[in-house]
Amino acid sequence: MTGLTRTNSCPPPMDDGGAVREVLDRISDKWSLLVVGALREGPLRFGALEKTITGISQRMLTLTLKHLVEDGLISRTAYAEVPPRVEYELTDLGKTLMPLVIALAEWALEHRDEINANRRR
Amino acid sequence: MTGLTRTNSCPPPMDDGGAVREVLDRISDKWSLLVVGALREGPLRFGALEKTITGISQRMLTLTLKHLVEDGLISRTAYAEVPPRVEYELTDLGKTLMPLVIALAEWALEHRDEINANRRR
DNA sequence: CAGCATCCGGCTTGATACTG
DNA sequence: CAGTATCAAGCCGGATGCTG
Repeated sequence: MTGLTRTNSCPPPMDDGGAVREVLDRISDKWSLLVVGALREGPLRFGALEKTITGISQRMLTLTLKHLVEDGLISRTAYAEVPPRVEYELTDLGKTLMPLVIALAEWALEHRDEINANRRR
Repeated sequence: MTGLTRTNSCPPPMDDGGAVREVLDRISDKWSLLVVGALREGPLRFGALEKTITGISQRMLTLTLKHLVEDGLISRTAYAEVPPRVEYELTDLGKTLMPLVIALAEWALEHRDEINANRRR
């Protein structure tokens, strides 16, 4: 916890048990990255997210959204209209994560055949 | 599940329920990325990994290692010695993932204060 | 040292019902 | 439409103990 075993060298990319873990735990759950990725092109409504992220339950979407809003990665805007409308959008902080999500997605696409082939054995 | 509810719009870089999900599910579990990151500087023994990745249980390390080997991200080499020695090492495929892990770690370090501040409210 | 077997608590999920 | 509340079920991960 006090963590950050001072690795003397120049800023090491990744110290095992410290700050990285702290944040990584938060974004590497099953849905967070998917939600962030879904918002890459702009704000989306609750229902739209539900349709975009195939397989997520209403409950998990609600919870994940809440966590991401708490972390400040996305913002929630409720419009006081007759059919209630709520939009979720990436914050500036959230946007800084986008390149990584994209990169991850591209990596996934690029190597999934290889991975699947490996798994098949 | 039948999934892929034809989103009328044009094919986005990251299709929600498809290949990305498939791979993302595999690497976005609690430990995989940590294990990959731990191997960034070269092969490590089981025990070394256990010490490096603070907090991981033996069971989860075993399982995670097994999965990563199956996926072909790391290789396992057992030396037939008196005290058994087993080393794990990134494969070429695994190495392609490293830059992303590094980037993720750097992002985490860079933004964790902000995230923690947000959460505090 | 490496890693498998077992028990168990918590999170994830799906379904359902209800509110603003 | 956009959630919240609740319950039952399943899977995952954690701790402990045992084996090759």
